[in-house]
Formats: sequence, C-alpha cells, structure tokens
Amino acid sequence: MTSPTVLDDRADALFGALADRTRRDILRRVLAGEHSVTDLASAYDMSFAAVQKHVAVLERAGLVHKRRSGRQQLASGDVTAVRSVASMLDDLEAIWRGRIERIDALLEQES
Amino acid sequence: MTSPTVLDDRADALFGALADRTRRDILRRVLAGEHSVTDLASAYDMSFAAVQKHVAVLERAGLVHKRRSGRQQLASGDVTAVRSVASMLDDLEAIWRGRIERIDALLEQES
DNA sequence: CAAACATACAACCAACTGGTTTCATGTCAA
DNA sequence: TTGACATGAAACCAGTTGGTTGTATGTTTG
Repeated sequence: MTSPTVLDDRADALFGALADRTRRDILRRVLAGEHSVTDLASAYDMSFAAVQKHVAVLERAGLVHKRRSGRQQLASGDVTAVRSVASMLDDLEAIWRGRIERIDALLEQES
Repeated sequence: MTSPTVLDDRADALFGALADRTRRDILRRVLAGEHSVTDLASAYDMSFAAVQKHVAVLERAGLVHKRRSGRQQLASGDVTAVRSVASMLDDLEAIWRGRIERIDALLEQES
C-alpha cells in the first residue's frame, strides 16, 4: 500500500500547483490544446524563464505532460490529474455527508 | 459583475488553503463535526498557535466557519466552499472536453 | 474577585516561492 | 558548420509561509 505521506505529497503538489493564477491559466490553455512553452510565455507579462518554471511546477504535479516536437516542447493538460483532485474533494464531501446522516439519525431517535 | 482578479483571489485562497496536509486534515475533522480549536490542536504535534493559524487560513478561504460557545470557538467545515472548488475543476474538465470535441469533428471531416 | 482556561495576536526565524538575469544545451535551416 | 531559435538550469533577491515563543484578552468557575 502507498503510505499516506506519499499521497499527501501528491495532494500538496496538486493543490500547490493550482494555487497560482498564472498556472491555472496555463493549465486552461494546455487543456484546450497543445502549446509550446514559448507560445505560452508570449501570453504573459513576465520573463520566459518564469513561465517555463510555472510549466515545470504543473508538470511535476502531473497536471501537464510534454512531448518533444522538433525543437519545441509541446505541453498538454492531463485531465485525469484534474479528476484525481476532484475525487479528493468528493472524499471531503462524503465525510460531510456522514456527519449529516449522523445528525439525521439523532433527530429521528429524538422524535 | 465581479472582476476576474477577485475570483482569482478567491481561487488562490481556496487552493492555497488546501495545499497543506495539516489543513486538509483539519478540514476533514471539522467537516465530520464541530471541534474547538484546542480540541483540534491536541491532535497535532505542533504548538497551539500553529494550529490556530491553520484554522485562520481555512477560515479566511471560507472553508471553515466558527461560532462561539462559551469560551470555546467551535469550527465546522463549509461544504459549499468545497463544492465551489469542485466546480472550478469542472470548468477545467469542460475546457478539455471542448478540445476533444474539436478533435472528433476534425476526424469526422477527414473520413 | 481570582484563578484557570480558550483564544487571539505580535514578533521573530528558517525555508520556500515567484520573479529576475545570465549562461548552457540541443535542434533546425541556410 | 554556423547562426538562430527553443528550452533548461543556475544564482540571486524580495516577499510569503509555517513554525516558534510570549503576551493580551475574554469567559467560566470556585
């Protein structure tokens, strides 16, 4: 079994990567279609290196993958990683639902 | 209309709050039921002040709300905030779906 | 009222983050 | 093969974060 800290590392990386508006914007673009790093960089008012680092953060989190095409690196978004984040939120929602059920059971008992 | 940077601020706060394992754990506990800050703090190997700051971060992001009960502050998780994060991920998924549809249309055209 | 308890807040510190500039490497095209 | 282009990576800096300790404030209880 994968130890909980490894899962936590993954969750840290995923939420951390999403906790920056530039990275969320990059992710939107590469989910819509492949883009080279220079292509992406041209869209933002910051250095190429800064954008390249953002892409690297997204890649380390598994939200983006790159494939080489000539001298370009084409990045595209990984929707399964997005879904894995959604499933973590579903788990939270399930915990909450359990609480509500327990409350309902109590109210039932009282009446 | 709410300007995009305000929405981005909110998204930054939400993802940022979730990007820490201690805070995710606190959130799980308070989604399952109300807990005082000291109660929460007793569960972790760090100072009370550290845990109190984590709760404050969650509260600023709107993931947790507190109500006073005597000398205690009872924190509980806000499932609607969790859902608002899930809906951001749904938006990402929708962007991706659009890309796939465009690809399918192209393939259709070719055949 | 006094003592104990629950919380909040401030000051401080080390580590991390998001940006910069500069340099190195790899690939294409003339 | 040389020059231009695309990327990666290092060194650096300011601001933020996650932790600490200490102090102040409000609330309950004896």
